[in-house]
Amino acid sequence: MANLPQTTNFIRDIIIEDIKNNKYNGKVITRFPPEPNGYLHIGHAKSICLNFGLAKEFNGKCNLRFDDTNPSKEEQKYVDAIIEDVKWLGFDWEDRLYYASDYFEQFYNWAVELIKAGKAYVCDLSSEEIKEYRGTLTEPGKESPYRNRSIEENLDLFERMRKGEFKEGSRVLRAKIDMSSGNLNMRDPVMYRIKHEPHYRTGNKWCIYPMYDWAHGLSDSIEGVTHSICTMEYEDHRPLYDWFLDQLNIYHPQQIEFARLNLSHTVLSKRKLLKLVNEKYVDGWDDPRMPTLAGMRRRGYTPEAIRDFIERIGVGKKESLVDIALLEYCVRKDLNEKAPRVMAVLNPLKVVITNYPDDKVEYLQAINNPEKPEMGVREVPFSKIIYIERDDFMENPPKEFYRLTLNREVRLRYAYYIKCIDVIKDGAGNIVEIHCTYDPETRGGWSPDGRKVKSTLHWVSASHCIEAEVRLYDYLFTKERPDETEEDEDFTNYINPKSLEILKSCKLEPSLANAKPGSIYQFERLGYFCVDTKDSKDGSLVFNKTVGLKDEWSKILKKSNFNISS
RNA sequence: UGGGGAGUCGUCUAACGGCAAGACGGCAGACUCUGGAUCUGCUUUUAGGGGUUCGAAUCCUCUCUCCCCAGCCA
Repeated sequence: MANLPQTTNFIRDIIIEDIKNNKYNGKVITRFPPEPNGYLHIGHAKSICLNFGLAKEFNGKCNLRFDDTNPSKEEQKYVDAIIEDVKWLGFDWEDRLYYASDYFEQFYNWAVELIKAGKAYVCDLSSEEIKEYRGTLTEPGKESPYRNRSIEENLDLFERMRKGEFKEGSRVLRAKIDMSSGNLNMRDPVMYRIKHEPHYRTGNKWCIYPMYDWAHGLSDSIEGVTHSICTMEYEDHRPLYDWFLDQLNIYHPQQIEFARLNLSHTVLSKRKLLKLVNEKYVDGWDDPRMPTLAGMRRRGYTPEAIRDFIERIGVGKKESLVDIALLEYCVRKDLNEKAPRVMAVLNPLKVVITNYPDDKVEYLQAINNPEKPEMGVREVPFSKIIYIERDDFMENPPKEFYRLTLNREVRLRYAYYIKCIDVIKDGAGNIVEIHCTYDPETRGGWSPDGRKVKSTLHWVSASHCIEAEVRLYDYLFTKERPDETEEDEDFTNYINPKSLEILKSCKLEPSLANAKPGSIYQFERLGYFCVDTKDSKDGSLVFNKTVGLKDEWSKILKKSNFNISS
């Protein structure tokens, strides 16, 4: 895959140093800890590749752990989707599938321990009051009036919280740390809240649920994680992560933070992605325009391409915006090697080859993948009436256009040289078909007299081709940074109205009749397209455009501001 | 204005006191039965000031800019 000299990163350097110093007995154990409250996206892929990749590299293990401490947001369907996506990306946690919810009893016992040590207390302040008492960024907080309850009372109250004697929101368990800390996370953070709500795994067994800060480090500790890798926004939480582990005096992993991925022209926050789904800006989490792994998979992106991309963007602590062009480069690079080539005409223009015999059909040999001769050849039918791409003919072309125009000769790929002799229009002046002659001497696309043509067009035989729907995708957002919104503006303002274009009756070469859902092809001269796994059926195929080929001509068009409408 | 973090080509990442490098993008060109692929070349960088040093992106210092934190979310 990536033939680059592998470039290191600061986390790898830390691990190498730790192994050298025999910290953790030279072991490396990491974990990928998603909350099952949504679908995984390309940003998660960075974390997955990092955690699983580092573990593999250093002969360690990486666990998959669901951080399921909040029953109001979590669902089994997300667990299932996440499992599928991590597998698809190519990683294996073997038998180490864990759930924070499996540790609830242990967390509870540790909380009791902290209460007994006078390090935690039950607080009766309302959430609004807790907020008030917390102080501000610049002013210290005030201590809760319940802060100095006796250990006995705390123990009793906490037990009764668990038993369900109290209303939701009436009490919480808090760590007794420092209400004047400059770090807000240390101002007596909440460890447990009451939620009379069933949990998708523990059902009604619990009505108190641990907060992230309390649960996360403990889970890491239980699992023997050595390097707990998370994103930068948790940097402020590290002192608390350390504090809990230190108070309990249990095995203490180290938390390391890296910068999360930002991608141009896309949003990568669960909240925003959820909004796109809920408000129907897209057609579900697996809409091919979504940056979710499910969406990208449906779009035709390969795990190899995504992993290569993640490898190339590197890992650091500075916030950055990666150009989506790099992702597209990785996809093209991978698909160029893998995808069989076929001919498909998306916007058909009828061509009559006037000097070709009416009923003749020839089968011409076409190469499946010039990058990989071992992928063999196939035969493509040719006849008197064919379709070419409308864009491949221009009546009054600019000089840079070297496709078909009146009186010019071009090559039909793998077939013949043809020359345009007539343009047929309807009453409104629209071109309805063109007439060409072919040179029988050029069969296969070679001219015996060695004359050259400037271009080669793809085509399909009208009487043999099959029809299909093709969906073209563009960036979901027109703005490079849709997250960067002006005041009273929403990121949805930047949604690209042309992010989806549906072409209903595209003409495909007949070899595609049996194309399997999920299979990916290169439509020659156009791009990579995959058979949609959801809407495609036998006999009515639907293709998704994965990514276009590099397109010099469109650049020329853009530069010169030509009107594309011939 | 409290606490935490970050500043290297347009973008991403490397260089760990010793020639600022690679990739993507962009621009040119070569080649080509995909205006694809491939190949070649060019493009352009240490936020700023001061200091230490034979030598600083790297160490010290001051300044500037950007990001994160006031959920009983993770």
